Amino acid sequence: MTGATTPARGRKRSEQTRLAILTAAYELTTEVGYPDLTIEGIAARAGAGKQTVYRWWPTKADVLLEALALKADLNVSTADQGSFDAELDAFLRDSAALMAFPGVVPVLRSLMAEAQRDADFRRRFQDGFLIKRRAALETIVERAAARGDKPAHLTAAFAADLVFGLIWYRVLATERLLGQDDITAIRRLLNEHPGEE
Amino acid sequence: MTGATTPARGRKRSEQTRLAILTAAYELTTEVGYPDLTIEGIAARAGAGKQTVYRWWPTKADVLLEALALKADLNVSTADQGSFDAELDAFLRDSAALMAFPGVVPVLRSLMAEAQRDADFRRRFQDGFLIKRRAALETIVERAAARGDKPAHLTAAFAADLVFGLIWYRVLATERLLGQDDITAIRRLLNEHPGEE
DNA sequence: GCTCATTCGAGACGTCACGTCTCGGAATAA
DNA sequence: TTATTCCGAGACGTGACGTCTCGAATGAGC
Repeated sequence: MTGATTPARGRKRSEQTRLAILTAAYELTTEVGYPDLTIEGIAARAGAGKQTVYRWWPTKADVLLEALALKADLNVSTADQGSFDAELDAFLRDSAALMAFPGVVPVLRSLMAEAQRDADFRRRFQDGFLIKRRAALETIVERAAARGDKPAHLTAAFAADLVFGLIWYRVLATERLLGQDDITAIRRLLNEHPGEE
Repeated sequence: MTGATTPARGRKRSEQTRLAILTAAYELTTEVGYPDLTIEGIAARAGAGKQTVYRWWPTKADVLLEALALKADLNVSTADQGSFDAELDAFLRDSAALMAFPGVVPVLRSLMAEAQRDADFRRRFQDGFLIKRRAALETIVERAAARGDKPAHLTAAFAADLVFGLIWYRVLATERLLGQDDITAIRRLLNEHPGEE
């Protein structure tokens, strides 16, 4: 229950090697694709030993999950902007911007795919990525509810399922990414009867 | 360009073996999980040779895709029921019923995961499954549009993205499947301002 | 400065499924 | 009958897996 579990003896973990491994994994994924990404390949490219990778990450997907946080800006805007619509718009723009980062879409696809195969990684992916994004959007919806600025019958959980569902379905099952017209359509749908234009 | 490409000589393909392979693949997936599903294992369980499997299916995912069509009812209702809401309701109920088939959810997850890793299979999965479901829902929306029974600004493509996005996101990223309350919420959202109750 | 725990790069090791290939036999149309 | 195709069975080389071992480097406690 104490914060300091280990007195910390011996040689310390090399931050330089850690970054080299994460960078190697991210770059290799874009070059050869996730299926041909191997722990051995990551270690070789990073100039590290296999055991060094296995010591800190259980699977190649975990390496990539951490690399994603390093290579792309995962922050999402949740600042109070006065209206539900404005905050929703900012959230959707942030999400679209994330997808525009080079290499992010293939990595996200690979991580979601791996989460279907490995139940343990699934939980880590949930905790380390999915629920953080969900929390941001749910914050926005709940603030709108407190403000009286939200459609009736729209729960935060359902709104999150809808928005993330659309984003992920586009990534996983189509070639079309989130565009300005999609953002417009979502805002129109989720706001109380928009009254046309 | 002709329909009959081959004069058909020699021994004919064994339908019995085909069914044994599909059944073995489906059952093995529920027993050991997709990652531990192997072509060798499928052939062994089916009492077939490896080459027999490789001759007819390029990957284990293709075997499973065909097995799904054999083991579950993939039909969706698109019959004209007079109103958009009634047809949407029927569609959603059919979709929920499909997920309730034993073993279907794990198989769907595996297929979508494989589609992220293998671009060729991705296309076959699109053509053999995804676009058929999309077409059914788009038919419903377009009929509603012709009927004047559809919310303005709601295109068939966007409606399909929303509905399938929700369904797939639930399957892939959460543990919650589509329930009656979800069906109600979608109907309320997609119909022209429901006017509360 | 000495000790000892820990991480480091490097690579050997047995295991397992991959996808290809070969074999002899069975089925079927010409 | 003959040519062709599919069948079950399994051998084969390949490559990544995850574990293990090694000697060197590092760094905190004494």
